[in-house]
Amino acid sequence: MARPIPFDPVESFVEDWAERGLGAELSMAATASIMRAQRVLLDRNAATLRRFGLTFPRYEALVLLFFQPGNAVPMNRLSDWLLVHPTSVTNTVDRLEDDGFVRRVPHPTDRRALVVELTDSGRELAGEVLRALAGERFAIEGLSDSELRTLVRLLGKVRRGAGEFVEEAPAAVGSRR
Amino acid sequence: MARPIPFDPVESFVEDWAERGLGAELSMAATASIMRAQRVLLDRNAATLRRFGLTFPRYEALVLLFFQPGNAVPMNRLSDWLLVHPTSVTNTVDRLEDDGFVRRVPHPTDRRALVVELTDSGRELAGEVLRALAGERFAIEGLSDSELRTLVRLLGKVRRGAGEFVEEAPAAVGSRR
DNA sequence: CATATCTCAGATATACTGATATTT
DNA sequence: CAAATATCAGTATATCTGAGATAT
Repeated sequence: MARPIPFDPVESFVEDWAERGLGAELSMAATASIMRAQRVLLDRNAATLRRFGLTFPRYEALVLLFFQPGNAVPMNRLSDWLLVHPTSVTNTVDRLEDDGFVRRVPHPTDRRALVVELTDSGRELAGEVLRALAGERFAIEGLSDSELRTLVRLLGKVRRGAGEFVEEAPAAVGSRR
Repeated sequence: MARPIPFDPVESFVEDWAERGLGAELSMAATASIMRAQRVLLDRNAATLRRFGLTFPRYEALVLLFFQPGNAVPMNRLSDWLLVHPTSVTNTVDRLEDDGFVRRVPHPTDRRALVVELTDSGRELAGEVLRALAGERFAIEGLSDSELRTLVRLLGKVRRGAGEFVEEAPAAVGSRR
C-alpha cells in the first residue's frame, strides 16, 4: 500500500489557490475532494475486486444490473448510465459474457437493440462481491451515521446539479422505465 | 452528452440493498455516491481538459506539481501521492516531458532518485487549465457555500479514514517535507 | 431518408507484472 | 547483502474514432 501523504493535499491546494485569488475555491475544493476520495477508496477496495476477478468497470456493470428490476438493462442504457462510450460497453459486456456472468438477449420490441441480463452465476457473483465489500464497510471509516447521511445527501445534490439524473416524474408511481 | 438517468441510482441501489438487510447501507451509499459523482464530474469537465490536450492522469500530475513548493516532487512521491504504480508515473512523466511541460532533474542528495519539476510552459498550462475549470466552477452547481464547506470537511474525514494522508507533525511548524 | 443501435477495426492511453541496473 | 529507485519489455484493459450493418 502507498505511503500516506504527510499533509492533507486538498487543504494545501485550496490555501494556495485562495492566496492567488483565482476564485471558485469551494468548487475546486469539493471537486478535488471527490476525485481524491474516489481514487483512495478504489485503491483500498481493489484487492477485494481482484479476489473476484473483477475490474472496476466490470464491477460497476454487474452492480447496475444487480439492482435493476429483472436484472436486465438495454445496452444503450448501460452506456448512458455508466457514462461510457457504446463501444466500451460492447467490450465490457463481451468479457462478462465470456465469463458467463451476463448474456445478451433480443430487445422485446426494438429489433435493433439488445438487452443485457445477469445470469444466475452473475447474480451470485455480484451478491458475493457486495457482501465482501460491505464486510469491510467499503473502506469508509471514522464518520458517524449522521455524517454519512449528510455526505450522501450533499453528493446527491452534486450529482443532480451535474445532470447525472433527473427526478422521477411524480405522477407515474412505480414506473421506473 | 449522455442522457440523464430518470431516477437517482444511488437512492435506488440503497433502498434495494437495505431491503435485503445486507448491512453497511450508509457506507455503501457513501461509496457509490463518491464513485458516481467522480464519474459525472470527470465527464462534464473532460471537454475542457481536451481543449488543453490533457488526459485526467496528466492533469492530476500537473496540478500536484503546480501546488507544490518549488513546483517539484521526487518521482516516488508522485507515485505515492497520485496512488499510481511507479511504471505509470514513468509513463505519464515521459509524455509530459515529450510535450515540454515537465523535466527530470537529479535528486540533490539521493543519486538513485529523480525529481520532476514543472517547466515554465508546464506552469503556464496548469494555471490556464485551472482557471478554465474554475470559470465553469468545475461543473459543481446547486450547493451553497456552507454546503460545499461541509462536503469538503466530510470528504476529508473519508480520505483520512482511508489513509490518504496523515496530519502534519504538530511540532515542526511550516515544514511540509 | 434521417436517426438509432450495435459492432468491428484500428489507434492511443493507462497500468499492471516481472526483470534489471544503479544506489543506498 | 537487503532494500529502494527508476526503467524497460511485455501484456491486459479501457477508451476513443471512424466506418458499417441493421432496424426504426
